[in-house]
Amino acid sequence: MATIYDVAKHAGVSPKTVSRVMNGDGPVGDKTRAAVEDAMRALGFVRSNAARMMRAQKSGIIGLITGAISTTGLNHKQQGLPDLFIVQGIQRALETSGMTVMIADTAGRQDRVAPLIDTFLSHRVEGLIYVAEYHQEVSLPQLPEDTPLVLVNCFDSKGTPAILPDDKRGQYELVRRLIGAGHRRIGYLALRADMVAGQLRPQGYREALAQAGIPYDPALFAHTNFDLPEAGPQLLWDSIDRMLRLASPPTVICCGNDQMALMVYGILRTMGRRVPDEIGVAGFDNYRVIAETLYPPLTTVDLPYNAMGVRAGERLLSLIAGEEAQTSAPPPTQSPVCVAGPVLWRASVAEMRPTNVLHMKPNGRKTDEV
Amino acid sequence: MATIYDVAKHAGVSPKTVSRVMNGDGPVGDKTRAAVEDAMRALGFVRSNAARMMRAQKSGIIGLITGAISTTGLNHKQQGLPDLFIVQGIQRALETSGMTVMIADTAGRQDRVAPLIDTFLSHRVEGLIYVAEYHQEVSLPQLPEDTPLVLVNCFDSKGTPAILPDDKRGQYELVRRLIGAGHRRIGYLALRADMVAGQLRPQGYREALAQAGIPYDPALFAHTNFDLPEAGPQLLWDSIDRMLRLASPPTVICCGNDQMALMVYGILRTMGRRVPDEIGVAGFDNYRVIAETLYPPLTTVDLPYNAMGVRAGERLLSLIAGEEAQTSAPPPTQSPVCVAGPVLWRASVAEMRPTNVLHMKPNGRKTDEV
DNA sequence: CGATATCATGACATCGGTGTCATGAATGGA
DNA sequence: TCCATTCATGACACCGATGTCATGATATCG
Repeated sequence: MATIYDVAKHAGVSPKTVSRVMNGDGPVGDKTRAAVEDAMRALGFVRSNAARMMRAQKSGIIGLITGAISTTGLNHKQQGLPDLFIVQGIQRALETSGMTVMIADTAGRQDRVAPLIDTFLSHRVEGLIYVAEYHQEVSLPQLPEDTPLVLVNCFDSKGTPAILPDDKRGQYELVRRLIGAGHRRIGYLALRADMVAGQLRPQGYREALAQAGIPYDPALFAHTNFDLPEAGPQLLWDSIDRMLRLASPPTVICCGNDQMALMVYGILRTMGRRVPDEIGVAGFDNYRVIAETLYPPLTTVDLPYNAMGVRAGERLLSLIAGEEAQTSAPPPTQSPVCVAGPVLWRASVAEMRPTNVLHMKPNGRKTDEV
Repeated sequence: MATIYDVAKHAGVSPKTVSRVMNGDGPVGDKTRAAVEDAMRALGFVRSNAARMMRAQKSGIIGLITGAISTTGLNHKQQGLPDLFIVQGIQRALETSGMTVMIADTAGRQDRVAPLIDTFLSHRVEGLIYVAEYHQEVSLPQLPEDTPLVLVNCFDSKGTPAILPDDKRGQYELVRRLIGAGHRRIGYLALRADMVAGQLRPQGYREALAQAGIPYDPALFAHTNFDLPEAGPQLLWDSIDRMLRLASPPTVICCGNDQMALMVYGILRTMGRRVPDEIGVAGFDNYRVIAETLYPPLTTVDLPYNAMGVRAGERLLSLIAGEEAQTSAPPPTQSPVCVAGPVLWRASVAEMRPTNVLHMKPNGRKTDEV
């Protein structure tokens, strides 16, 4: 591949002049500039970043780590969904900055993380982003002080900057809408209790009930590990069956996520219940391939992965900029950023009355969208 | 960050000796080695790849491009699913080679491709992989001769090495299984005709019918653009309705992909048909979040994205190796590699008779799995 | 018209590893 | 005991771009 020296010779100038043409610093005569540009085109010259970064001591590269580094040793089934959208969001935020992204996947193995970080450091990445598959706590090895790190969809105990989904608020808003649609008996099938989303989303559910003065009924709530290979559907069937046989059964069932809602559709119909006429179903995540394709389309809450990615990219850029400026104190550990998404009211929940049953505060807050 | 000179000074040796310790070339005395290793640890030394690659004229980086570069100008709904698995596969194939992956997404904009490739070239990537979202034809700008390119999930008209899913064979195998299970009236709801998978999969369907001596009935076949926002479900409903009202309706419906099968489940049940007792449903892709979660679980064909990624990585590595060796002729344009996946028989299709109705050749070929 | 500012350009050193070659010490066989 | 290896190590140049400083040529101003 052609070098700046080749270009210089071809154009009959010094390498430094070629450099000036490329970077637009220092003055260059018009004829000289034209000659250099011709030479670059003729030789198909592309500047070497290695040489450049060596001199400049800046790589223009940021490292992206994906994969499971769960603190709990549990091995969850790979869904492998959000990563992609988060990564797209990150790239979107980074593209104007001229940064290039290096990516590496741990393939679920904790022991890969350290060597992987070393590889990134050897490329002198200016920052690192770690993306988890689902909202969880993680623990990463110590990094050199001058390499900022941002966590996405996860957090650690050291107060590392993190971008998280606002599970509680999302569920709160959705349940509020259900109540607004006239529902009073609202079932909740939660994700596993050892998952962060299996805790926070139910909190949002209970807060919404409480705010509307609806008592929390334990019979309408169950953690259900629906994605076990065999037992999953059976457990879910059982949980639903219990609720439906109550004296006062639910008129709508909230699911811990869209995937669970998908299974619930099938189970309800196999039980002979029509959705949404006889019973409503709501999801969480706005996993679009499911939520938009389900028949009828699923009412759910958007989990704004893309926006989280953008936030993470922006955050990292500002950390890098701050570091560069040698600014004394970086903004004091701005606690985890929670990003909420809008409720998407589709067709899986019936409107029971013309609303206004409750005195709902006109809550006009714009939900976080990018 | 510490340099090799810092380490050398700290250990009281020359930089070259430090280099020898790192790379294990040339002999080094035991005491010297220990001193150097201590110094490296003490200083937290990580070698700079920039300097190294400059001298070696090898970057150890390969570039990965994702996103839509459709030759047709159509703008499809982003599913954003396969990419991730393909990318994981690629990384799996590459990790032992010491290559690092740079990634960039075109975000669906054709005009991003060229500058993006330049960025990669400026990092002196040793090879490029382009990953498409779904099986399609693409057209990429010319690359320098010494930078190999592998296409995944897509192909071009220039004979660039490509790794493709074997849509035809996959569908063929699935339909053969349906026939083996006693089905004779097999409906097929195809993807849009302008998609490659909307052509190849139906071909596999028809070949399987032909091989079993079952006549192809046009009334049992329809292209259906099911993912249009509003009209999609209606079109699909209509297509199904026509088939079910035939004098001899299908006993099983093959869907162009799992997502369509998901919608078909809902429509059939809304029509009051039970799956799989009254009618079977089969998918394609083994999009696991859907296929495993549907109730009952979906019988489908695995589209081995992960394996395709691995193949692509291996292929690229061999191309790079070949280039290095200055080998005269690279293996003569080994035509596109088609990777097939196994049929996954779950619970969405009824076995109608104890099989053996046909004289099926014992086709024991192992399907391609990694 | 002479002095100073500006312009256009080049020479040279530098970033951090590593290939090449040289050097002195230790080892071994004749 | 002497010469030929082998061992252990260092000096030096080089990869390609760019920051610094220097130089000669114009341009501008008093």
